[in-house]
Amino acid sequence: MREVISIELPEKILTKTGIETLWFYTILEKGIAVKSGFTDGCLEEIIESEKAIQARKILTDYFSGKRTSFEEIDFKLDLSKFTTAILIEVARIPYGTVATYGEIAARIQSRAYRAVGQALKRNPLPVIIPCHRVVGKSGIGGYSSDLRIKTALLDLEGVLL
DNA sequence: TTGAATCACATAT
DNA sequence: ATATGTGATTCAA
Repeated sequence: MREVISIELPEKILTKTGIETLWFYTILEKGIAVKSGFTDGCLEEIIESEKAIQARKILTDYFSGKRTSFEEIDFKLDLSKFTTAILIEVARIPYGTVATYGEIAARIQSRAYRAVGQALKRNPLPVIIPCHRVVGKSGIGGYSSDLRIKTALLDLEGVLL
């Protein structure tokens, strides 16, 4: 069963982004998150399982600053070994903290810091896998959705660069 | 600031 | 199958 969750971001975050309306969506298959992202319009929702209802609450709470972890949301990755390893590592970065591209590479015993950025670009689960917590050694780095969103998420988590 | 290093991937041949 | 180009980088002149 495929379910779709769609959440309109609260005013608080939108103000920081300067974007007028922004929705975050997540797609679950059998209660497991397989895809997420941002859109400028609401997606038609299909929510039936307990897991999806729970995920919806967790994400809504996160965006309003009431929740700091996504432990309960299971996810599945279907990517290369390297990319998967990087994303798993990124999923471990605690709320409100950041790591650099170089540090993430090192945690995988690799020096492919530039390839880390490539792996993050392929992240199918933004927010749930918090690639916004990976920044450059000097400077914020990039964000494939929209850099303003990365800034807003870090701001929400109270991170100062 | 510039240039070299570094490596997974996508794309082209 | 092999070659080339491209980064959401980093470090040292």
